[in-house]
Amino acid sequence: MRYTIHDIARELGVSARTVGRVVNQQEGVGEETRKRVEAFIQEVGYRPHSGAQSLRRQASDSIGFMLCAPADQLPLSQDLLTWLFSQLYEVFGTHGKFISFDMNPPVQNGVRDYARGIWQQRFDASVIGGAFYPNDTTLARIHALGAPYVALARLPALPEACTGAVDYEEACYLSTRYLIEKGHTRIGVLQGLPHHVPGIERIVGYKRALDEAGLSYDATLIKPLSFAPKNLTNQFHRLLLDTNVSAVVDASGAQDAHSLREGVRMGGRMLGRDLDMVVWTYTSGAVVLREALAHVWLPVRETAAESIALLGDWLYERRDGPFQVLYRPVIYDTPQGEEVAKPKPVFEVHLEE
Amino acid sequence: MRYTIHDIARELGVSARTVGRVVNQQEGVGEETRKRVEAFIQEVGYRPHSGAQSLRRQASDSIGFMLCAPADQLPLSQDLLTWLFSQLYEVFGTHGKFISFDMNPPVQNGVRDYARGIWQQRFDASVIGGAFYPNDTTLARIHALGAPYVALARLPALPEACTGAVDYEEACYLSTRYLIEKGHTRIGVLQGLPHHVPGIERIVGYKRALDEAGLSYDATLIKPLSFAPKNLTNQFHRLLLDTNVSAVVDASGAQDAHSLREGVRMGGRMLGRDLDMVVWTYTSGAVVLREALAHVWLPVRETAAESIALLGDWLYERRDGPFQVLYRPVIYDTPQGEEVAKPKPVFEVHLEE
DNA sequence: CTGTTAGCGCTTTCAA
DNA sequence: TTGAAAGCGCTAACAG
Repeated sequence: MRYTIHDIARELGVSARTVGRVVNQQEGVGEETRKRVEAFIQEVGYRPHSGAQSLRRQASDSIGFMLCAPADQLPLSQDLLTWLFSQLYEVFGTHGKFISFDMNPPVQNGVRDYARGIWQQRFDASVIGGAFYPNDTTLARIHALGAPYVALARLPALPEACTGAVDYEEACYLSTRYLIEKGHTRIGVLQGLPHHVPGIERIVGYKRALDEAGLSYDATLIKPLSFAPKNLTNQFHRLLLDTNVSAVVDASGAQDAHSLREGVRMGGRMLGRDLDMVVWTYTSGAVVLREALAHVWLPVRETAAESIALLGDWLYERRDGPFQVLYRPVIYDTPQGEEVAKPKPVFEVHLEE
Repeated sequence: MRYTIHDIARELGVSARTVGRVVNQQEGVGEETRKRVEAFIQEVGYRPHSGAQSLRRQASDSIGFMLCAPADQLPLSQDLLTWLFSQLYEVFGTHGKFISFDMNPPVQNGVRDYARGIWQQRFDASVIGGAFYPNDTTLARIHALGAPYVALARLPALPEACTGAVDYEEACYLSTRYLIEKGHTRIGVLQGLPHHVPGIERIVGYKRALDEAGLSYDATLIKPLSFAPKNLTNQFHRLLLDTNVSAVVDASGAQDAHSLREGVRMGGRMLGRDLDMVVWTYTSGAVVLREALAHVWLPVRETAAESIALLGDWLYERRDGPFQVLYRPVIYDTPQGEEVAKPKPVFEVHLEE
């Protein structure tokens, strides 16, 4: 049998209000009555129905995590997921919150409503991961609600949104400028997330560096990438068919030395001799590709950690409203050390080339 | 503004029931009315309040995952967590369920109510991970509710509970018997989870093998382990102070070659010369310790996969009620191959030695 | 085809 | 210190 507050009240010959008082640890119950009610609750293992509770309170004791793009369009690595998991637990789990994931919302007539849990008022606070489509309109709606949330990505159309992001524009600017300074004039870009904001930002940064150096932009030097197997290698190879290309920015984010080397090999090149690279990584000081001229570190974890902590402050009223966190990437000449392994994705990606 | 079904009804000059019909895709709404309502809902991004919904329906569109023991008493590895995550997504996420984790419920007057989410009726189905305390009474209560759940662990006191477990009794029996057959008569056990059911099962299996061989039991050969740093090494060392101990079962589950070697070294022994070991692993065919005489594979993932799939069948009415899944461990002589790395825990463990 | 209405279990206001 | 009752937003039985 499943007890309600009324059942308990009836059983003990008190009113529902009294039971409610005990359950919610409120004042105004006689010592003796309280003891009796507590004992009974303990005995039958009563806990208030969370749906009914959330109907009256404006809270659910639950934190939501969702992805603003399908998981197969931004392969979440196992490392990042477990890291995120432990962050969410550190900030919210220690307050007894449930952490609720909605990474695969059903697609209704072509629309993937990643914020459904928010509309349904399932969460006290929400963390939105991923990369936005440039035409996203959902975030504005979330923002308008006024409830605590943070997007771990930027959306230029909505600069006042609560975000924690890495500056990909700057990353590509730094990478390109670095190669220009080394004397290169025809620089290719392996462009991750071409249809998403961070992919577009890459190109903006690239152009800025070219502009600054008085070099002209050639769209054929940008190779948009999908997450299909071999795509990185093939696009890289295609890029190197242009024999004037002497340097490449690996802005794939794949941290996949093997695929890069394959591309170089297929292109009949040799890194350090007739090809220079700047390679992106998400790990501070990590070496992705030994032969790279330089690496650019994108501090995504650091950004996310600060953002989630601030979201906690917002929820627990230690600060007020939305915030914008923007971390700058760091470029460094390749240090000594082992190459890091290519991250393993959490979900399998089912995409054709 | 947050619309309710009544707001929408008023706005459009229809009844709340009609709006409800459209929202829930039910029959009995005129084509034209339906279109109007749908358009409005789309426009304002209306979604029914999940609390109110769960109050009326008996469903929440959410699957719960909880640990029946504190996370620092059974360090969850990163690998296992991401694996679990993707399993839950495969079975339930594809049906649009939210996956809700409650791994750190607040402790109220000494009691850690790991099933709080179930009492609160937050979940359509629940997965309980971890290892039970022998005196657990919560599971019986969960079982009595009749709602779909599975415990990824056994509880001897409640054999009819819905469980998916690995036979740790058998694992320790096999390990011990193997060493007896190799001529050993004084065999130590590094006992993982000593206060939990699987830890106790280890001893039962150990005794069974001794009994069969007519050997007597000596409690000093059992070294209970905590997850404190160095504890494995120290307990191992302590065990080896008994110079008659010629063989040891590593039933720690730690898959930690380094700590084992440290223990051997401190004990002044040498594996393969004056000490033989059987080492447990959770990965099929994996080599944890090259110098081990044999490995025992505990198919936890395989068990969990089948159990979670069956839970899905139960929830989606492709099968009926509770089930018991029990996988047997497999012993094998160490094959060739690289040693696997020690798994990384998701959460830091804060325990003193 | 559409509307009225009675709860689901809880919180909270107000009254006793 | 305790109780009666309204109502949160939704669903479903029942009327029209």
